[in-house]
Amino acid sequence: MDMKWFEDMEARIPRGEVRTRFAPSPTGYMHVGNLRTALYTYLIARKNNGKFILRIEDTDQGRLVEGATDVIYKTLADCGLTHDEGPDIGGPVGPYIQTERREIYGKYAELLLEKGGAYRCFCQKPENEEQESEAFKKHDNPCAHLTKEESDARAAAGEPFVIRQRIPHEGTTTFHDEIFGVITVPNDTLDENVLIKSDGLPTYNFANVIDDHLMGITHVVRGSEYLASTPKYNLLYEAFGWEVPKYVHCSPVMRDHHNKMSKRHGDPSYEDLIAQGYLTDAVLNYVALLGWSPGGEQEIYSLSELCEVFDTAGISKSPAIFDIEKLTYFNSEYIKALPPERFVELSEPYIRQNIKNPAINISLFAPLLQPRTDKLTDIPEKIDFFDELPDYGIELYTNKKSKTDAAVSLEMLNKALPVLEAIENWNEENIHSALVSLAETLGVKNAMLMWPVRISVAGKTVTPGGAIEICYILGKEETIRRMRVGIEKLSS
RNA sequence: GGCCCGUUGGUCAAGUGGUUAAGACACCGCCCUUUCACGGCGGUAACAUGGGUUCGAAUCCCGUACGGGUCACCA
Repeated sequence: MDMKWFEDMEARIPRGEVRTRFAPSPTGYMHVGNLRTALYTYLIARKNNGKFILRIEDTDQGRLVEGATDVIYKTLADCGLTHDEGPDIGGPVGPYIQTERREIYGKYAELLLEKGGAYRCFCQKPENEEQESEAFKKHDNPCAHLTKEESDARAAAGEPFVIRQRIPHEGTTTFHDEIFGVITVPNDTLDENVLIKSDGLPTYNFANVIDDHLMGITHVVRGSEYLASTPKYNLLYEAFGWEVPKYVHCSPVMRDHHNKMSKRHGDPSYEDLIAQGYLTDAVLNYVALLGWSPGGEQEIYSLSELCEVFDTAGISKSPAIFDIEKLTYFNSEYIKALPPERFVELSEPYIRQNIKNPAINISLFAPLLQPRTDKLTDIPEKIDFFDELPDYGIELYTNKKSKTDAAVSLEMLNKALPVLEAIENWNEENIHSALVSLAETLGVKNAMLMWPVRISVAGKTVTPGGAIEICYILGKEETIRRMRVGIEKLSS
């Protein structure tokens, strides 16, 4: 065995800095739980002036998805979770793609065989799962008792095998998790899992330990589904004589009390949320607070603020249910806080969906829309009446608060029409003063006049902006035309 | 089923032996108002359960119930 090679590998490991890693398997889909794990992993690194590393775990050849790594790169980049080392940018401990590390795992598996922490298993994979007995997986595997000579000979003869972890028969294994604290499990409940598959590639169980060690990872952040197998990883670290990293196991993000968020159930991924009109920053902020709390009353945090205040101590042990309503709230807050120019940029494509009339100046919509937009996709439906007056019923003219009904509305429209027609310079100020002074002259509340005008020009009860803004955007000619339509409806 | 873990309002959560048990979303009401929103004010609503320990438990211990995870040549 070439011990120099192992020494060289060890020598590459960066020391004395916090190093975390996000290690997704490329499934082509960044679900919300994944994003949160990536965020926490990133935050731990940044908080400690450490390194954030991206590693692709693609050892399952049966589940390769075309273009899947691109989704990962794009999502991390969009979110500002920039990595310091990774497949695309390299680094001191590459390669960062597991299938490119095949020889490394092979050599360490040999080393582990040597140290007695693993053994070759020549048993054939059973046809159906039922056949694999409990005892077989645990401590009564006949291959575990093969002599070194026999094992070597069969392997040399070309007999197919897997390498399994050897677990002590007695005692317990204890590890510490930053979130869950001290966890102790009896060794006899641990399975002797496959470390190297018959195709020569490692399983997660082996690869994660080797890579985390060789990449100098100090904080292992992952989903709590790995909690149960962590004792086995600890045993592996021990067998190699390596230092165990800090563990941060995060509970899942749930869709309801019983199910995790999942693509299968139609739960939105990060990309889906963006397509639904949510802003990246809002999603990130919401997700950060899903299962973690900084402790105070502040809820709005930028990514850089999160880097400052993040602390694993605030991560919750129990699963958190994803609440789209609260995300929507965060989103509306982020939209309201956007610089107006930025909102114009973001909203324009959505405005264009429903405004085809070239006479209408699109930039006028933004200030009306910004304070009342929860998500960008709400925009088209809010302004659908500008291009074409909807066919509406006269019951819309009846409004209790404005004290209007069909008769009052007809009167108001008849009075307002000549006043508006008389306006030379069609702008908000002139429309406003014309209508307000008319109301004064008539001795009625503004609302009694404004309601019918707005209904007649919009054809719906809920509109972004009031009568004045809408009249202005529509232009004088169209405003007058629509009011006449209203008068006609009310007269018949 | 074995092993591990969890349980504060509908949801996210603060809380680490002494609090009138925060806050946010949602919901309801009022105010503002040119509709809807925004904003402001107020309200409904919680420590799963039974035993301990203690002068005193949401906080500590044990049981019960309920829930989650895991038990692959998947990660």
